[in-house]
Amino acid sequence: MQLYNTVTRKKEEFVPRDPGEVSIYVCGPTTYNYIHLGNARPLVVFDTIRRYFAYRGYRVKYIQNFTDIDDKIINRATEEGEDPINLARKYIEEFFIDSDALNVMRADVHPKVSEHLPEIIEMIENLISRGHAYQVDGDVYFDISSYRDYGKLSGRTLDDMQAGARVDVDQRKHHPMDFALWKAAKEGEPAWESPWGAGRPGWHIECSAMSLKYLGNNFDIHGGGHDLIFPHHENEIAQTEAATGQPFVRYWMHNGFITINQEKMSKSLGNFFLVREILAKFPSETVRFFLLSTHYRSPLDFDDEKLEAAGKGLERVKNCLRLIYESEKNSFADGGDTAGFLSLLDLRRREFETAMDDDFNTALAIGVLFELVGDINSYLHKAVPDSLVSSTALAGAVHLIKDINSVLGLFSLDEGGNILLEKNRPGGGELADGLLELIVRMRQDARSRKDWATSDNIRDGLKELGITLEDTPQGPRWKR
RNA sequence: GGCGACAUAGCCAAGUGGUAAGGCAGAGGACUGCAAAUCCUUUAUCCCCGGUUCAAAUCCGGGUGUCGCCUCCA
Repeated sequence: MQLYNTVTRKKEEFVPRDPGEVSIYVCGPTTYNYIHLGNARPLVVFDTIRRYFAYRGYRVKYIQNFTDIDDKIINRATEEGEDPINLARKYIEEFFIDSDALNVMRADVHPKVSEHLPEIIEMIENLISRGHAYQVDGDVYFDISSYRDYGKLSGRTLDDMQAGARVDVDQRKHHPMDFALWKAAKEGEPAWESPWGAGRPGWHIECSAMSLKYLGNNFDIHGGGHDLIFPHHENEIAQTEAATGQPFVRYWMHNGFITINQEKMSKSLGNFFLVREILAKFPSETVRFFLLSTHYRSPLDFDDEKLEAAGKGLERVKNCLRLIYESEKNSFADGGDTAGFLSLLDLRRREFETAMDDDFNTALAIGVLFELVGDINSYLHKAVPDSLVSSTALAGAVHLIKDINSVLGLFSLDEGGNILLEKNRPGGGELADGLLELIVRMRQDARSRKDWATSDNIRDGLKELGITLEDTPQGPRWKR
């Protein structure tokens, strides 16, 4: 497997720290609001990466943190007159509602900053004792000049950064780019006791402390959004390698940004979309499909038309599955060109793996999925009328689609492990289904009388209720 | 000002040296009572200029444009 490493700016062969195992840490959200589309991309992207490692037979250890102590949370809590930790807890619950909807698997551990103060404080003490950090009043800063490789991730030098400094420099710092490891508490803020007085951790130290705790030194993959490269991940590297004297992470991966109507998503532009707002308008599998239809490192522009187009594309995949399920009833142990079809399935599987092996090229992988759909459809197109559908062929097709789905995570499965096609669609239930069957039968009567007015009327009426009726040589079929 | 990314058909999007995957939309045909679904066929020389090469969307130089980071941000 090849993956693009932000540090080297090249694709590299993936070699895990421990054979057969992958350790992944992905920066999670600051929980002061419902998650937005920009949060959803890394969620879905790294979930897919994790799933592919599992598909490849790796044991995966996946950690995603919550930043539940932060200025933004404190500000928000102050506005709402609520306790910051409670506010954060609430949005952590909301986070899971959205991420579950997007079919994102839970991490093995979701560590919170508020529950890792001892680890954080210990790490800061370690940095101070090694001469990499210094205390000023109640604050502790990392001494950037003490770490020679500073800038290796983002590809900048200290000189570059000083030249471009746009922030007022705190005169107490040794170097303008020194960053806070510990912040002295201000009046009314949540605070924890520390050797430097009451305060709270700086933003970057949490990820270092928590990733080391759960994954150890030199773990495999650290991921996050492109914007975290600098300063967040740069600082993580500096403080961690300064503290441990060992390499921190083997591969750094960063997903590209989402834009809305070609503009950066931002509150001031009023184009800030929450995941649940989008899920109110589009099925979650469409959203996930859309997020994976572009390579994870490329920018991705969002608008309603693009999501609608994605939804129509996905419908093609679902139709194919419907055709398979429908044909299973009339399949035979063998028939037609089963061998030829099975070798085609093998080819598609190899293509899928090749695509994913190449830096998780989900866009290409989805292309392969569509090729597969075309293969299956055209097989059925020929085999169904001649009653030559092979159950072996169908089983192989379903197996492959399920395997691909286990990686892309587009469709949920029911209790029996079958792909759910009607998820999120209202109007199920025994009574409704029974009525529908009745109506369809009555329409068939009308059709046999060539009463086209009645039959078309029924079809149009059902369409308005969100039920599509299709007449086939094998009889009518309906779908929600 | 510093650092970096990208520019492929109407739209979305793969493709890093050998004459452009796939999806949406469109066109023609098959099937259908009509549709739908499905099948078959069809729609691009890859921002511009110059260079390297037998050969470039793919490498190099220049230009234009778009975007991101440098401050909280996925």
